[in-house]
Amino acid sequence: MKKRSTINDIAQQAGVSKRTVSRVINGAANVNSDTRKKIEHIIKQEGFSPDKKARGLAVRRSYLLGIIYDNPGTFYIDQVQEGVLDVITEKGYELIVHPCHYHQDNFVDNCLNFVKRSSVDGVIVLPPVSESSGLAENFRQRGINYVRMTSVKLDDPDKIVISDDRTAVEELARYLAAQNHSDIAVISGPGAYSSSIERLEGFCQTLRDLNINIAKDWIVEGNNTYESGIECGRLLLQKVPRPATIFANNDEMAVGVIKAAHDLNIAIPEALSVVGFDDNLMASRMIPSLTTIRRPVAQMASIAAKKLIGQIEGLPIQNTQSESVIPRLIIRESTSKK
Amino acid sequence: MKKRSTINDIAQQAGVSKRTVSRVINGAANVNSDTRKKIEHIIKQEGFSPDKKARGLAVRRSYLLGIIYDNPGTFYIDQVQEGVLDVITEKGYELIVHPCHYHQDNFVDNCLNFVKRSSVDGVIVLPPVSESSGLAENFRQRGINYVRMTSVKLDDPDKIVISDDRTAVEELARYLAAQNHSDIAVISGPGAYSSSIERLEGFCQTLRDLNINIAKDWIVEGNNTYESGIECGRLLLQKVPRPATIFANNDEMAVGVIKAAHDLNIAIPEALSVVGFDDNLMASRMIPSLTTIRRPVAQMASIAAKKLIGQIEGLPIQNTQSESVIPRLIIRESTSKK
DNA sequence: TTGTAGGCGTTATCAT
DNA sequence: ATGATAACGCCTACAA
Repeated sequence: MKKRSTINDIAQQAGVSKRTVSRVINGAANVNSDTRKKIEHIIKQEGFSPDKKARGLAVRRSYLLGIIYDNPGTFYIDQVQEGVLDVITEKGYELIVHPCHYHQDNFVDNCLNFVKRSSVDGVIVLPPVSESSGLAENFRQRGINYVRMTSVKLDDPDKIVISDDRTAVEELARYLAAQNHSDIAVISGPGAYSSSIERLEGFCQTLRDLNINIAKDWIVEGNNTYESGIECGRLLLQKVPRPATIFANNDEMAVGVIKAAHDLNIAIPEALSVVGFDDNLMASRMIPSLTTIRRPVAQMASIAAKKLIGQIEGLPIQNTQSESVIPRLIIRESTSKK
Repeated sequence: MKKRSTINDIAQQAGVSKRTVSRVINGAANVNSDTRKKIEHIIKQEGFSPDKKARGLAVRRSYLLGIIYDNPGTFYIDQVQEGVLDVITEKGYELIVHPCHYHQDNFVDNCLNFVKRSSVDGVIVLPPVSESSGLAENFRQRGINYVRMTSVKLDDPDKIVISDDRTAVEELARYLAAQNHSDIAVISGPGAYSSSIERLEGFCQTLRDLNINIAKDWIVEGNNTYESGIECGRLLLQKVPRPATIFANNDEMAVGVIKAAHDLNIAIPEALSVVGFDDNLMASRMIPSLTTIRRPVAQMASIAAKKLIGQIEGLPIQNTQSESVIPRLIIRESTSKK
């Protein structure tokens, strides 16, 4: 492996001190434009780029960012990665992944340990891990930079990226009402998640406003897994009378509902409409394909990355990005139409 | 953020030189066992761990590993990550991800650039990117450590982890024959991929040996996407006579075939059996659920990680791990039984 | 068994 | 506008 050239090589070739080269690299103002050009030329010619370890050592930074997420539940992790990488690569950062298990009791320590070990400059926390106020509190106390992706404003504006799930489900509720859906049931997510609450309340409230009421026992709580979707679906569909429409808190469960309906010989969408949330990779490929709501995950990730770098580099907090992102309703075959 | 303690702090507290602390950290032999214990105690007490940047700077290593993969097609990326992390974390390495676009013409440069930028100590290359001999050749020339995950032995044993797809599809062929399947068609993957070739040839050859022949025009080539599966499926199913069983090169396409059959009102598995490859997240959730072949991806990833670290640290090449891994047939509802 | 001195590639301090 | 010189935290000759 041909030895990489260093700042010293560049300095020598340019006949200047390395301090001057450093100035050029970092875009300092006080450099003669001729020497600057000369140095820039040599840098390009040599294909030189500053060593991150050395630079990091000097400025006490690693130029590494982490994403923390719970592995099994995560369908959209590569979209997130892409969104983050888009932003950070050009700023000289690299991305380290940390899958973890949200429901293990040592999970906070596990994450803290990760941050220490890897010496990342900051982390982006994805849902549902982002719901953990314990983790966030620990980060805050230790002065660890972080940004959370969630559904409600449960932290400082510069530490959070919000998808406005409530507005999204309101749109869904209005759509269903307009299509004459009435016997509607809901499979909610874990009650501890704010996203579950947002989606459930936003949905029910809007329907109420439209004079459609949901019976208490037509609202059941699942845990966002496929299996749980099957179980809750079966439960709802065996009631007499039974719902004609089921809104599940995520696609995983919605697919479970489809399975349950199939087992009970209930035709979709003729006898039952099903709606999910996420637009994961299965949604469009199921038969029937799934009506659902898509969060612009990559976009959220990009925003999160920008905010995080802002924190790290101590930039003035820009409120430009602070509006929340609104998920979009995607109508497919699993819902009947007027 | 409380200042992290350094090797100097430890040395001072222990009343020794930092050279001695360094010896303890790196497990050198020549240290008085009393001083060692003392130092180890202080290290633990302080929660000290050596700074990777500084160490890396001294040893010319970053303690970062990369995985290179093609984003859209990758369903199993988190399994890979888990397998890799299991191995590397305890050895002090961290994982950086690099999604790329295999079919962009600058992709080799893109990857080389990634390696340079991030200064990873080595990379693991996932299929189908791992098929690129151009990329591997470039790595080799530049002395960049790498390990490829593929289906055939197309590189040095220490640079490759093989899943024996051929053996797996042989098992499939024998199973289908035993279940009296006969009118069998194949949707192969891109002809340029060795995995496609292995699966196609292994499958057809075994069937031939069992006196089941596949007509030339019942073998079509897809590109491993869902859309391509629909297209090829439709093509095959509109032939007269039409196949009663279709083996697709991956689950994505198999799901496409199911869609095509559904559109043509062909019942699965009564009138058509479908088999995929991968056991991706959809396979078990489709209706009907998909008979398929599962590569032990996490296990392969672990092996790859071990080999990579072996290269980096110049360990003697261990042949213990060199046997290939055999994917397993998983029988579900999409295939009819005797 | 232990310590001293110097270097890894970069940025920061303080002169000039 | 530029340059010596000293960090940054660790490791490795070489000595003692």
